[in-house]
Amino acid sequence: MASSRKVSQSTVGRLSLYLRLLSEVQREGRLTLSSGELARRCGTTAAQVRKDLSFFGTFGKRGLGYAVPELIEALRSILGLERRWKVALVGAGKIGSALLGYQDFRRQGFIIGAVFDSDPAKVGERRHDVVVRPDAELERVLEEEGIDIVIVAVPAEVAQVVVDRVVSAGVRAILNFAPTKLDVPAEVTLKSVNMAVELESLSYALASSGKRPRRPAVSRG
Amino acid sequence: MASSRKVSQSTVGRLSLYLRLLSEVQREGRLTLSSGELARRCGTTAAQVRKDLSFFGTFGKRGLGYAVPELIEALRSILGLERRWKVALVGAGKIGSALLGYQDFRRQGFIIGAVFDSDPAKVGERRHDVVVRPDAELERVLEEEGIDIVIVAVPAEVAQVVVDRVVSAGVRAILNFAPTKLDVPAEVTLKSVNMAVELESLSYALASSGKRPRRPAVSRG
DNA sequence: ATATGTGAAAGAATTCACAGCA
DNA sequence: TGCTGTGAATTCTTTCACATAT
Repeated sequence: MASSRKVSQSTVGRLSLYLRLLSEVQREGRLTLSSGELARRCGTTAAQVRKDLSFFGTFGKRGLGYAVPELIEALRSILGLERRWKVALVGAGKIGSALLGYQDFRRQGFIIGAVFDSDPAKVGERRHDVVVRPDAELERVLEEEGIDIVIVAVPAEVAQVVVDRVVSAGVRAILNFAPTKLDVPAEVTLKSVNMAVELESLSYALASSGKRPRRPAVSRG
Repeated sequence: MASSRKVSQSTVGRLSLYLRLLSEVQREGRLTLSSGELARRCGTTAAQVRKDLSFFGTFGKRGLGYAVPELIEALRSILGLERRWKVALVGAGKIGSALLGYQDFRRQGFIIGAVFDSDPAKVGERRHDVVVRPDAELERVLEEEGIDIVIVAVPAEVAQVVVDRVVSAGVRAILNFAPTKLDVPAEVTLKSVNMAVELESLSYALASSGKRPRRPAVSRG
């Protein structure tokens, strides 16, 4: 049993999905759930669910399935969601600001501790109850506020500079929305969301399948 | 040589990265590039670059590397970026609207053809030169405008209904930002961006590594 | 000399299949 | 019986290493 390290990103990502689904199931009042049904409702397989969980311990009851509240508690603990994380946003443009409004954000214990922008016109404005601070205060405020996670939503050209400064301030987790490759030291975890890559995958799928870009509309007659 | 199908999502995603990087290199005036340097600048390996490209043909010159403009052309063709794709947005909330402002969007040939929202207050407003239309017109307009790709940015609770309607209108590529699992028929390609999953991966990384959430600030003395 | 293209090898991730427990 | 937990088998992805071309 239990975790001897080396858990893949895919596994961790799926744990998030399981947690979200279990929360729904709990709201529906269900008390137990089998790996099979959890899998079906997450778009994976029963074996995958059991294997993912097995990296962290043994949570189910043979013949019965998983106790929903217990498994939720276990997943929250594994994912580090029992404590609160302080998050800062760098880049208070449209995308950055919209991200802060994202619903599940606070719900899971991510607290917005600071927002930064290099545009003097934005400094002093509010974003979700937090005053936008100038760029120059970045390192100092990250340290003073004890920020754990930084969301980078600045233009690609300046993203590496921002990341270097964030890392130098001791932050060890970064979520990047700038469409560019970034270097961080090994002890820092970087996740990137690249919308252009996603769109281009769709373009590839359309272009390489069919040849006909759209399914023709059903004729009404 | 050449593509006998079964190219992984990872490979396709990396082709996008290669293309972006090659465009930069081209702006710098370079005419050739080796797999090694392309790899270094994309955070992968030379063998990976060559293997990825080998699924689609043979583009390099032995002893020399790749001709930058030719490889750009080849990648644009593979990814289906030589034609324009008509994109619609469903859900003109903050995130949806912010996404439309995304820079690289138009640049690579994705044209916003329609925007929909279920809120009557938003209907008639403009989003990036396109008038927001009511929900009820969804299927009709998707077909009339010949929309190829739909971006779904609605609350999780209604995402499946929206997707079903979009699919019934003949759309075969969907980019989903709602944090929920969606079912689509096999001939439809669905990509999901789930910010909660990304954040929770970071939470996991912080919680499972160190134990100390932050690297302590360097003392100044 | 240099760097590609590609089979073969190694390494990961997923699925199978079944023993074991409620 | 029903469903978990897990080694073994399979499949998928990445890396190696080298013959081949410029």
